[in-house]
Amino acid sequence: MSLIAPQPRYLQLAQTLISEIESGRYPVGGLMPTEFALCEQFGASRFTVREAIKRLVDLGLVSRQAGVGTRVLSTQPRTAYRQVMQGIADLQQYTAETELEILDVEMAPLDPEIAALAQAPAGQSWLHMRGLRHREGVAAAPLCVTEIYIHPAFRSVREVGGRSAVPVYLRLEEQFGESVAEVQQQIRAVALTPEQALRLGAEAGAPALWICRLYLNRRGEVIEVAISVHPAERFSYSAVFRRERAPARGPEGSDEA
Amino acid sequence: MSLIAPQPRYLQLAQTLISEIESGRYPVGGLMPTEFALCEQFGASRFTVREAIKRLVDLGLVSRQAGVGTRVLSTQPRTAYRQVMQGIADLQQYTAETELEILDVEMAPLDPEIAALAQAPAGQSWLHMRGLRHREGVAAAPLCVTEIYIHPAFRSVREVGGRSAVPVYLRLEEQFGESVAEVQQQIRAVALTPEQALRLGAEAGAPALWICRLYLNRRGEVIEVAISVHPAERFSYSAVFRRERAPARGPEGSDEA
DNA sequence: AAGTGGTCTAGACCACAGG
DNA sequence: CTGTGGTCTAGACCACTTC
Repeated sequence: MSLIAPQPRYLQLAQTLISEIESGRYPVGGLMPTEFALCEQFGASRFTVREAIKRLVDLGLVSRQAGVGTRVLSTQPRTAYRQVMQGIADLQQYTAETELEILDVEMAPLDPEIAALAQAPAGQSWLHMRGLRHREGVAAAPLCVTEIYIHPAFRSVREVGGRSAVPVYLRLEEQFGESVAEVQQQIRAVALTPEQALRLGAEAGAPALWICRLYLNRRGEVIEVAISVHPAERFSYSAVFRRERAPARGPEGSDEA
Repeated sequence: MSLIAPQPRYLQLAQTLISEIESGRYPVGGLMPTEFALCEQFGASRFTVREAIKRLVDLGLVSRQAGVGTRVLSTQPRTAYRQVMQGIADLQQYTAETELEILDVEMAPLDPEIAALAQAPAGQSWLHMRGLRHREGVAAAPLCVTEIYIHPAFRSVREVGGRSAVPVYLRLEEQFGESVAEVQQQIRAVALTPEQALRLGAEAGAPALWICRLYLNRRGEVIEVAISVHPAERFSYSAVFRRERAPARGPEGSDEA
């Protein structure tokens, strides 16, 4: 038919449906035509129609339910920007090249402030660890001070003394089979307390990044709280977000080079 | 067959293949059996086999290429955590409830520091805007000071004076059709300069969050640089990351409530 | 009972990569 | 040229929702 764009029919069909949704032809909250109806309208097989609708689902334009139909969720494809990230490790941004030196470990009642963060009853005893993070073996000034609180259910976690490059949440996954389903991260600016300044070899009152991560299990319970305080000049937090398109199926972008 | 888990065959098949990849039966970098071979092995149709392999692709375990085959990429499914985010707006985390008050706009040569950030020649003239961000109409102390630099190609951008709740990058998309393909964000801790402290009604030297966002177009060129400085107690940056599983097809999590 | 989407079969033709 | 994965058809049965 055309020399320029011999796109698969299901993509053409998807584009048509997207346009019609944007134009308001199918009101938000209402039902799209059934698969059978679309097969007739477009003279295509059910397979082709379903492949097309799959694209609409990926774009967040519609939702489907057996026995009901295809419901329009939005008139605009959600512009999904996606953080470029391989895993939790990218949150730390340096796990591989740094080590956590644990200074002390003890069971201790939670401060009210930490209890609030952990959504736990104040005064409940959690495993509390204090440490310093260093660049791989280097004896220079540490990158940050770290406080880690671990839910009492996992207080028997092993191998947490000394220096290690393995993050604590991974230990929990290994030893208890408790997998992390969600991480909540908060970043603030704070001034270094005299105690922190002493440990870091920095100046009290100097600006620092305060990073708190809550690790939640599948049931939404906090199993670990980790708080790091980085002097301003020793760390900055970076993230990259890319626009997410419908996953390129055809031979397009090569992910090789 | 079984009362407990009548999973679709393509899911069972996918699970089998995942196990075999993890066990090392198909070495990383090598080719999986062809679709036809799998159809014979499992006594399933090509459709079922392809649905199963689709899951492997989603998990990042294999890549496929017509004319070549299905290549094993990794022995472990990449644990993808995904930031919960609707769009760029979530980066600002408050666009809807706040307004940017522009104090002045001028063309000016870039500082060397900004030029480095923008990956632009030092001294090149960009459109430079200074402003304060307020809570919706409230006259209280501003949330932050903001400096925005816009690539000279878009210096004719309109309606940037006064107060507005519309982010500048959206103006660029509307007026020039230049869509933002990537956002790079960096967060640091800084001490407020006397000038910033004056504008913010805060104390000089107090800790603050320094947030810099680079907006890039499709070609990877920086089209806007936005730097915000938030006094510590007026803002914190939050993000949530969820473990990404193979997209639930069946009637599982309801996204309604 | 009727209709929906979810799963599955058994074919087919194509563009592309490789020998 | 053969074989790969990508696309597509015309059927089918099922679980589920709705009436």
